[in-house]
Parts: sequence; structure tokens; C-alpha cells
Amino acid sequence: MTDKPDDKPDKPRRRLPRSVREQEILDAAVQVFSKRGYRAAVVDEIAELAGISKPMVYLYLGSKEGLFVACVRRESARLVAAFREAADAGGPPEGRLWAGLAAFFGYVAEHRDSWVVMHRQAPEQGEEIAGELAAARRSVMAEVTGLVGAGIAEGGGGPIKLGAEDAEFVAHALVGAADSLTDWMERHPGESPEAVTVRLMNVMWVGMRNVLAGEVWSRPEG
Amino acid sequence: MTDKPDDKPDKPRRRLPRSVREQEILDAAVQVFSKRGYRAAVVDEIAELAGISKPMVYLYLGSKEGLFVACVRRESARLVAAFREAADAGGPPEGRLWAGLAAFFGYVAEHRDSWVVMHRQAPEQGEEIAGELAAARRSVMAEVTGLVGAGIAEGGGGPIKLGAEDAEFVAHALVGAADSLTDWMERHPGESPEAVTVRLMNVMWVGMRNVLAGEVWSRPEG
Amino acid sequence: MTDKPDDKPDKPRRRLPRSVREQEILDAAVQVFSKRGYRAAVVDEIAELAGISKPMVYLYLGSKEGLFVACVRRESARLVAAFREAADAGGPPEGRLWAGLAAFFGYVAEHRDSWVVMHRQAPEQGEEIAGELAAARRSVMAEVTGLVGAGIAEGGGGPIKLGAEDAEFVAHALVGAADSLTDWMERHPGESPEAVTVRLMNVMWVGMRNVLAGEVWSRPEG
Amino acid sequence: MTDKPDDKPDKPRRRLPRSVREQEILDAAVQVFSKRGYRAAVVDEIAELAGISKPMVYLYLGSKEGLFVACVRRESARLVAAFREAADAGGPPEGRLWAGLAAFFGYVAEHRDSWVVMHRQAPEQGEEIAGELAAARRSVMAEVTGLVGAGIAEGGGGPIKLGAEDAEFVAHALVGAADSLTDWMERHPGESPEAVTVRLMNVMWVGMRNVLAGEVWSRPEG
DNA sequence: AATGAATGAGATTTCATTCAT
DNA sequence: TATGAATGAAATCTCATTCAT
Repeated sequence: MTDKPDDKPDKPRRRLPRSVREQEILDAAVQVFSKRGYRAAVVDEIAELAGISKPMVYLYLGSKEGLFVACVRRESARLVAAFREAADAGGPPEGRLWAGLAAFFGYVAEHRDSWVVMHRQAPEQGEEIAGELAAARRSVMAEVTGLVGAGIAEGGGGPIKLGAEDAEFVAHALVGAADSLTDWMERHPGESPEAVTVRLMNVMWVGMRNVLAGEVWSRPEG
Repeated sequence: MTDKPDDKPDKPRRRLPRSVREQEILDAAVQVFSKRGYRAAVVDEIAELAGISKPMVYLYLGSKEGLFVACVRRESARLVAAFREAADAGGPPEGRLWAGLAAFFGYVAEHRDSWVVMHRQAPEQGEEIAGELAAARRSVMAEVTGLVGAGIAEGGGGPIKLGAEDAEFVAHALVGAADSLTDWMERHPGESPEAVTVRLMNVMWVGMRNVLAGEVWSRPEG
Repeated sequence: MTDKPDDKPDKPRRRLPRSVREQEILDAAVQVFSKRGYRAAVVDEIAELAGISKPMVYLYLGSKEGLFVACVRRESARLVAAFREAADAGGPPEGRLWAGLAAFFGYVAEHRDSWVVMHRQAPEQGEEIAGELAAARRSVMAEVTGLVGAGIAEGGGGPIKLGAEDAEFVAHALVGAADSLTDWMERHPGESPEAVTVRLMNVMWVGMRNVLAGEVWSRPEG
Repeated sequence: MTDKPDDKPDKPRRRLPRSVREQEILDAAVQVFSKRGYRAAVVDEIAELAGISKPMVYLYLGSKEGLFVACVRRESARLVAAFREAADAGGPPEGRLWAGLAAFFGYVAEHRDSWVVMHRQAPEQGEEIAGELAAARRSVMAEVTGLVGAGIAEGGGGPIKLGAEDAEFVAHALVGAADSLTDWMERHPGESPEAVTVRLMNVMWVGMRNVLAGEVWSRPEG
């Protein structure tokens, strides 16, 4: 009666297995947490976006906090995977570095929600959430740091020794820049992630290379 | 009535003029908004931190939203002012650029609260707040862009023409990097903001300079 | 289909007849209602304890309320039966009285769950439940009153006439005492229900007998 | 407009000091907890009965659990006070015992709600509540036990030695009987608490006295 | 100018109950 | 016969906001 036989078979009140539903819920949750932030996000909206009722969300993920933690875990794993996959291809290290960074920028640009969930949440949401966020950031940052460090080591040989601390420094700068540059990309829709990567490499990698070669910037006399 | 004039002057129960009170409220509000985020911040905590009662907050700033808007306005004005002040000193342009950027990094590092209120708030909190945040961010970014653009124009002349778009690109990268590097600074307490600025200039500015001189990074064959 | 007939008989996945299943459900329900109270009891727990799924509970008993009513009916019937069985044995009346009361105390002590379901539930859970609880309590109390009354009639003959009202009074006191003494028994595990019965008879029955014989307590002058 | 000047001055939207309001809230809470039990009680009903809004209840007592604990504390203190006050009057011990018991019965009968809150709650409501209930019961029971023990000691001298364990036993029986007898009193409105006390003393005290005197009940041969 | 008292609206979370298979 | 999936309704608790003094 409410269900004419010629309805689309796709949407009508699906009865999905747990694992599929769970992923759909996480998809919705990432969107909402990203758009609103942890506190401002309301579980009702997540449920509605996932096409189910609120109690389902609680049945599957246990609590708003559990939901958020699951999001952070899944999304950070995905970003790290994208990174590794691109960077693990063979070839000279600088190329792998480029590929990893391009994948990183591409991912951050394309999955803004995902990135925002991991990176832009105030860390005052309680013990477990803070820990989970910190872990996610560490794992992302470690991946970038590793690649940068490899690139530095490879390009090394100049009079200046760049060590682990420098790799971390550059990784922080790159990650921050990438995050911020997604705003820029939004206003320049013509630019592909690769183009942005090249732009940034022009600024940062060439700089690094020259620093390795001994050219050091210092404040001009004023 | 409960307050004879010869009370001890120790617990002030101050009767401050509007403007002073208002600033104190804003001071408290910036702290709380920064620590908790807009939604999670509770007006009670702000009032308590300001040492007054909640109705006073409403009397002075009208609403939670008004309170937040006033914070954002004041803080962005301060950051822009720090900027201008440093960059407006005389001397060669590259020195003024350095000074401006160092002031920017220094400000972001030192006034974490202020910066977080402007930059780390989800921009989906309602019409007026979103607008105010966007305006604040734009005005900060414009200032950085201006400085970078001036530096580029000054150093320009190479075969590659860097235009307004490039300045904006670099500004976004710098702002994002500065933001992210405050995390790094927290874990490296020995490094002064100036030292961090130099580090970053080593990587980014030297790179930019060389790019201006025609040295372009391109993906190595792989 | 998922169930080939040569499955191991170990995890039964039993296909029980209605009546047996129903009793198992009631067993579980009595436990849970007793432990949590009517409102706090959750049907999920009852189903799990009974080893079946929740919809089966609804199929068999219709609703949480129906489930509770069935529990109360079955348990009060059991208590009354334990009573009658003990008291109906032959012998002198005082012995039958003792046997009945001992059975009562023993039942209350040993089937704590059963007793709690009948006696410790707030009687404000809605029309049908309140009625059922009242009926159960009345029927238990009637049984005790009957026994006590028989004992009194038997021993009667003194100057004081104990009537139906007195029997009811004593019955209430006995039932309340039995209830409360189960707490005492829990802290004195060495004492058997029969020993407790004797103790109480020492205090109450001897008192009653003497009262029947004309010895009346009155407040001493003070 | 909603408030004609000739309204009764008694009810209209009072603005009470904290301590008074708090007592009113507790009054309402005792009623509701008693009628419904802890879980079934809803804070809305308590608030309405207290004539205020729900948030006030939370402001004053913190949580439903805190509310309940406060009730139990206040009510058990009151009952114990009623007891002590009556029993502390001078005179021979048996009279003080009678007075204490009469006060106890009177209090339980008159403040049924109070008593039910302390005595009839299932002890499965979580750590703090269980502890609070246990403490309340212990303090009430200790008071009764003390008086009974004093009475026993005073009357002692017979061949049978009644000790602390017996006093506890009798106290449990008395308390349980008193609780149950309030039901009986409800159906016999003509009987005063003192009359009920006398009735019970007739049954229990005379029994005790005779037991002290060596008359022991034992099961007749059957 | 200042505040203690109060509340309406909305957040998270739970649970009895029913589909669809 | 049996159940995994799903939900409407209601519970506790929080918070921006306003009275009454």
C-alpha cells in the first residue's frame, strides 16, 4: 500500500547487513563531524544522512564518542594508506616523495571532510577522543616525516647536515601548508592536486635543496 | 545595604566603567572559545572567568553570538595590527617582509587563543558567525598576501613572473605552515619564534627566490 | 537450511514445545524482574537469559506487562501450593500450623526471586499490574491468615476472644517479619529456615498463646 | 496580563531562597520515589510536584542519583531522630522501649513515603545508591536493635541468655512486621499507632518475656 | 550596575515493540 | 518456529537566555 511495486528497488527501507550499514553510518558521521565539529554535530543529523534512525547509530557504534573515534580511526588509516601506496612505488626517492606528497595533497583536497575530522578538532573533548586524535595525527605526520627524511637523506651531501628534527619541521610545515592550501584550491578550481604539489615543491623542495647546498637565508641588515 | 562603604577594599567587587568591563569579558571569552570551540563553550564559564555574573555578559554583549563576533573582531584587528606595526618599520623591503612574517609567527605562537578563535572554528555556526569568521580570515590573509607580494615584486625580474595568484598561494602556505608549526614549537620549547621564522624562510623563501631566478622543480623521470 | 539434521546435538538450538519454552521464559523473567524491578528490567536481558531472541518473548507472552503478570500468577500459585502442601499433612493442628509457616518461611528464603516479584514491587505500575500484584498478595496473605486463624481457634478458650481481625493482624506481622528476616538470614548463613521459624515462634507464638491465656501486656507506669 | 493583582499572594511564581526550595524539592522527591520506585520515578514529575521546572532540580541536587541519596539521608535521619527523641525520655527501660517503638510505628505509619524510600528499594541501583540505602537501613536497624537489646538485658535473668544476635533477630522481625502492618492499618483506619504498638507488644514482647522466663516453644510431636 | 532564581528547548541515550525474512 | 534489523517514544541532563529584585 505504501509500496507500489514500481518503486525504485534501490532505496526502499533497506535491510542491510551490519558491516555495510556501519560503513554508511561512518560515511555520514565523517561529513557531519567535519561540517559542525564534534560538539556541534548532532547524532540526529548523522542518522538522517545515513538514512536510518538514531537508535541504529547507537546500536552500531555505542555512543557519540565511539562514533567519533571510529571515524578518526578509519579516516586516518585511509589517508596513511593512500600515502604509502603512492610512495611505495619503485623509482628514485625524489619521485616517491613527490608521489607520496601528491597523494597526500590529493587525498586532503578530495576528502576534505576526512582531513578536517582528523586535524581541526579542538583537543578538549575528553580523554579518549583527545588520545585518538593525537594518535591519528602522529601516524599521518610520521608518514610525511619519513618521506621527507628519506628525501633529505638522499639529497644530502652538502655542507649542512639536516637531521630528524629538520624532517619533522618540514613535515609540519608541509602538512599545515597542504591543509591551508585546500582553501586556496577551493577558490582556484582549475588547479589539479598535482599542479598544487608542483607549486609547493617549487617553493619548499627547491628551497630545501638549496639549503642543503649551503645557501642559507639570513636576515638582511636593516 | 549589604555593602557598607568601609568594607575592606580587598575583594574588589569593582564597579568598572563599561569599556574596561567589556574588555575583561572579551579576554575571558577568547580563552574559553579557544579552549572549547564555539558550541562547547558555555557562557557560565566565561562569566565566572571574567569575575561577574552571567546577566552582565548578556547586558554587555547581547548574546553568545554577539560575544563571539566581538572576540573575532578584536582578535583579528590585533593580529593585523601586530603585522602592520612590524612591517611598517623602515629599511629594505626584504627586512620588512621578514619582520612582518616574524611578527605573524610570533603572534600565532604567543596568542594561541586568539589565533584558534579565528582559525580553528568550524565555519558553519550560523549566518553572522560564518561571515565574521570569513571576514577575519580574509583580512589576515590579505595582510600576509600583501607582504609576500611586496617581497616578490621587489625581488622579481627573473624569467618567471609571479603574480597575485602566486602571492596568495604562498600566503596560504605560510599561514598554514605557521599554524601547524605551533604544534611543533610546543614540542621544541628551545626554539624561539624568530628561530622558527628563519628555519621556515630557509625552506620557503630561498625556494621562492630561486624559483624567481628560473630554477623550477619538476618531477624527476621515474 | 542452515541446519542440517546431522548437526551436533551439543548446541541445542532446541525446538521446544510451547509449554516448555514458556516456562523457561518465565524462569528467566522472574530472575530479572526480581533483580531489577519491573521498570528497570529490560526484555533483552530476559530473552538472553532464556536463550532465545526477543521476538519469541513477545510471541509467547505478548508484552512486557503480560510477561510480568504471568510471572506473578505462577509464583503466587507456587507459594500458596507450598503452603497448602505442608499444612495439609495430617497431625495435630499446631504441628500443621508450624509446618505451614515453616514452608512459608522456607519458601520466602529459598525463592527470594519469586517472593521479591510478588512483594517488593511498587504497586503503581498501571492498572493490570497493580491488580495482579494485589491479587497475588491477597491470596498469599489469605493463606497465612487462614493458618494462623486455625491455630488460634484451636488454642482458644481463654478469656480473650481472638477473631478474624486478630488473625489478619498476626498474619501481616508474620509475613512482614519473614520478609525482613530473609535479610537477617543472609547475614547468618548458619541458620536454617526451620531454626529461624522456631526462633520466631518462640517470640510470636508463645506470646500469642499467653495472650490467649489472658496475659496482656500494657505500658508500664513511667 | 496573566497576573491579575488580586491573585492570591501565596502561589504566584515564588522566588525562594535555596535552602527552602531544596527542602521542597526533597519533599516532592520522597513522594515520587516512594510511589514509583527509583527507576520508574521521572524527574519531571518531581519537578512538577515541587512547583518548579526540571532544570532547577538538577541545579539543586545535581542528578537523579544525587536527589535520591539526599532523600534517603534526610529521611533516615528523621526516622532515627523520632526514635531517639521518644526513647530518650526518662523512666523505666520498658517504657522507653515502648515509646521508641510507638514512635517508630507512628513514624512509619504516618510517613509511609519516607519509609518506603528507605526500605523497599531494590538494592541494584548502582554503587552509591546501594551504599546509601544500606547505611540508612543499618542506622535505623541499629536504633531498634539497641532498644530491644536494652529491654532484653533489663528483663533478663531467666535461664535463657539472650544476646546481641537475638536482639538483632527481634529487631528485624519488628521492623518487618511494622512495615507490613502499615498495610493492615490502612484497612483498619480506627486503630491508632499506639494501639497497634500494644497489639504487637502483646504478641512479641510478652513472648520474649516468657522465653526469657524459660518457656520455649518447640514443635509438637506430629 | 548587578545578580540569584528560574526556564524552554534541545542534546544524548535507552527500550518496548515490530518488520521482513 | 525463529531472528537480525529497525524505530517511536520517552528518559536524563545541559545551556542560552530572561525575570524580579
